[in-house]
Amino acid sequence: MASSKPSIPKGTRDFGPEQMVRRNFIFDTIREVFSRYGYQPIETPAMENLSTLLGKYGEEGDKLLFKILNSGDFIDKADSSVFKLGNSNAASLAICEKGLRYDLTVPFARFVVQYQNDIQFPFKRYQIQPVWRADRPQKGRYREFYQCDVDVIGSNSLLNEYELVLIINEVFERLKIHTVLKLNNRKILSGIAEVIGESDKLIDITVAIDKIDKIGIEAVNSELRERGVAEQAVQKLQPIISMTGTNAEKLIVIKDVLKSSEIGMKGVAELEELFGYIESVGGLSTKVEFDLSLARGLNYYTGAIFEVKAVDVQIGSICGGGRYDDLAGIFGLKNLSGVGVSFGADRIYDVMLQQELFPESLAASTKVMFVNFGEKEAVYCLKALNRLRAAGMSAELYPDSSKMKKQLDYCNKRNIHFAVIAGENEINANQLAVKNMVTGQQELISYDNLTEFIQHNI
RNA sequence: GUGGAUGUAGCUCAGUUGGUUAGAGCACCAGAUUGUGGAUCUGGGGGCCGUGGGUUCAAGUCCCAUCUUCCACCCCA
Repeated sequence: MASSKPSIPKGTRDFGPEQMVRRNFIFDTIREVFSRYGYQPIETPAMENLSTLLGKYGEEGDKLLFKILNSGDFIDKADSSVFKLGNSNAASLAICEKGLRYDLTVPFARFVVQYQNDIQFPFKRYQIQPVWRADRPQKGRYREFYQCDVDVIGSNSLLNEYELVLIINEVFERLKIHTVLKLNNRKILSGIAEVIGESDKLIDITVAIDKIDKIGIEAVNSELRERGVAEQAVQKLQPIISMTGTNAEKLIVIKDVLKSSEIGMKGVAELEELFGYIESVGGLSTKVEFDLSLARGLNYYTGAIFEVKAVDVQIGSICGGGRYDDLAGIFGLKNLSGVGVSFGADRIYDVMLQQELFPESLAASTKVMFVNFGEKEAVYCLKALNRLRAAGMSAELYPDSSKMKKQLDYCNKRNIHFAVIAGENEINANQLAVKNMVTGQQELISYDNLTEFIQHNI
């Protein structure tokens, strides 16, 4: 044994057959809903040029990017002076020009700019692919995980936001996950910062009040002070962040607070319009909540902000997104507004596993297995086997003529419903013995009746 | 990136104040049963005790480092 124990990198996972069936159930469900609303699939490479990725996720985000070492004699080609500065970040840029994608939104923006002349706007696309973050792993936090993004770019209409609400509702309804959809608007947050006289502290304010559920109002206040927000402004913020009531009641309060802020009032109007669609059409099973403390960290959101939490499971958000007015602007295409959300498939999986929400029927794939007695007997089974497959039933023949005990055991382990047994007696009578592995009952039927028999007894 | 816990068979875990050859259950393989599975019984294979160093006559056990996983921050799906 020369080699050490095999392992995979920190924060990554292998997926066995049972897990894959369940993961595919999630992906298929999400894909089907996306497609139903008219979104089209795209894919982009796992790696992007670092210039595409850097600076899009803030300083923290840049640190979490996986960088890919250049090929060849990259040391010779690099400017060696950067290595002596002791700045690993600068050094890494001298020897890396590619990185693994951090999310699907930025590559999408790049895609849109690059193919702008071939794309029909408004462009509705979905994308289901893994992303990588050099984060420290925790429960529900992986270094490689799948995002399922839906975005529409090239339309300012709030009908798009409403459509995303419908999609979120339908996905979680189908997956039977009990969720709350939290809504906010970046313009309202800007308005608040403006009204309390701390416009330049917008990010600090939002980051702090985002934690209110977790650490409480007092801790939020002290964090605000630490971040340099004036005491007077902190006091002004109190009635806003501690407000309660229905969505409509909260909107009335916030409208009054923000009446002197143009941008704030714009945000209120947007949110009112969105809630207007939601309430007048109705029919949602997901609870929708106006939550002022919802302030996603991403720098590029400019309008609506979405976040979905599972009600019964303590895990981070399982879906999130928002509107970004100028994302493509970074890549040189101006005046293109987009809005989208991203479903976190891995966390959805964790929630469904914990709540036992996966359908039983996902377990088995093969329905019928033919026991192998030997070459002659196996050949006798082949035609019946093909007939089953042609009729759309997954069936297989055990490849080796092992002991029947072993073969039937294999059926059990794989949850195969029927075992077909054909030895000398059956061959002579042109029959097949079909054993139901659940009930244990066994029946002799004529060779040509197998497909029909299975169809009727499954 | 900061702080804390963790690691013994494929899995879940025992393992005394440091003291012979490190155990159990489950799983796996074989047999009881040459054409009938799940149950039972019998037997069997499996371990660099995460890795590297140190203390000691003696280390799974104590010390240091490192990695993994988990937890809390930061941030996020």
